[in-house]
Amino acid sequence: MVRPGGRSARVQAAVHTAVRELLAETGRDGLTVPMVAQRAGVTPSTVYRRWGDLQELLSDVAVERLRPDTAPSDHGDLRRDLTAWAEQFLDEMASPAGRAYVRDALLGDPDGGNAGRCSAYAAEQLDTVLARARERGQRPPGVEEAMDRVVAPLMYRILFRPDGLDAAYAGRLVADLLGT
Amino acid sequence: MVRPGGRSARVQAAVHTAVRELLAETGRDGLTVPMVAQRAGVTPSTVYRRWGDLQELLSDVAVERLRPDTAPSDHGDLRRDLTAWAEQFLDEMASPAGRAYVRDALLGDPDGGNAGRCSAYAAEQLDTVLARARERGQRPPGVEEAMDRVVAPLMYRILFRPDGLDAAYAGRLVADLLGT
DNA sequence: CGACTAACGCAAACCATTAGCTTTTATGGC
DNA sequence: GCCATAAAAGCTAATGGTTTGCGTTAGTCG
Repeated sequence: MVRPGGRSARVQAAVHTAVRELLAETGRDGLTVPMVAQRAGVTPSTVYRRWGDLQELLSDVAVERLRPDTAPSDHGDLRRDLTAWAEQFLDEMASPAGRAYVRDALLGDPDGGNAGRCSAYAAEQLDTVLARARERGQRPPGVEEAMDRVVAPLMYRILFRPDGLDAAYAGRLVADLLGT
Repeated sequence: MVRPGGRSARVQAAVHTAVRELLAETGRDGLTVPMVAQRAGVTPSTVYRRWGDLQELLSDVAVERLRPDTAPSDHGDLRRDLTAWAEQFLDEMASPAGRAYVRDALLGDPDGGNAGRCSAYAAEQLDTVLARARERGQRPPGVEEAMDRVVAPLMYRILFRPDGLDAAYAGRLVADLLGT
């Protein structure tokens, strides 16, 4: 039986905000579970029992942080919509903080559930943009194709080759996807 | 000053083989630095001082493991070369063991050096295949394009969406890259 | 051959982690 | 509205991974 309400929810919220505050204040080096627990007004054993590990806790917080809080902006045109979204995506993910969040999300994720969630967020955003284009009577590419040709290259470079990433590159990916 | 020869090299080799043996025997769960140190005939403090962390040590070993030990096979045709290479890449990386290595390589990698090395391995392999095609008088795509359209989608799915990955998908990526 | 110093061994101290048990408090039935 | 139940948190002690300081070994260079 699961207990989503009451004390459990309060503890979860307190721990999450404690992690975010400590990440912002002192950074990630030297961050420990007892530290988080004290800030959250909770005993360390509680954190260990619910999350099992500092990495899993960080992964949870990271996924929450990587969830887009707003629908992609509408510029009235598929290419502009996609370009704007890709540039914003790159901005958020390629910053040092963003890369740390992405890595954390991948890291403490035994079953791959959090990683899948991150991917689903991006797919959802893309789907919104593409559906918009279809409503305008256009024939945009499918979500899978957009994931392969825009999101995947961006994420690959963010993780493996963080040099030479800029808005122009994101724009080229979109242009290549849509055809010249 | 760095001291690549003599005792240091012996210690490095002993620790690396100890890690590989223990990974093969008991798996990764419950693997600890003292365990590795004992197997390697070394004190734990030595490992901590040189690698700083179990994750960084695992990252080092993983990168060494992910380095291709042979040039891509030559089938006399660009499309067949690329397809075969992509399928082999997927085979190695998408297996549970392969995914674990990739994650380890990304994980304990503060400066991104190990991740960059992994990417360079793939680029090198691709470059060999593409150069071969040029020597045959063909006009193959550039390495960057091949990375974006084959390696990146494969790796993205390996990390974020491990379902529905098979040789056919790798073949489609190559076909899309080369044009129908 | 001898001085220098990076790297290792050793051992003690520290602290994150785990485990067993008790207490609190959502939750559902009467 | 009240009680029974059990999930989740608090508490404490014990384990063992991690850090640290210091003495020793052994590459490296003059």
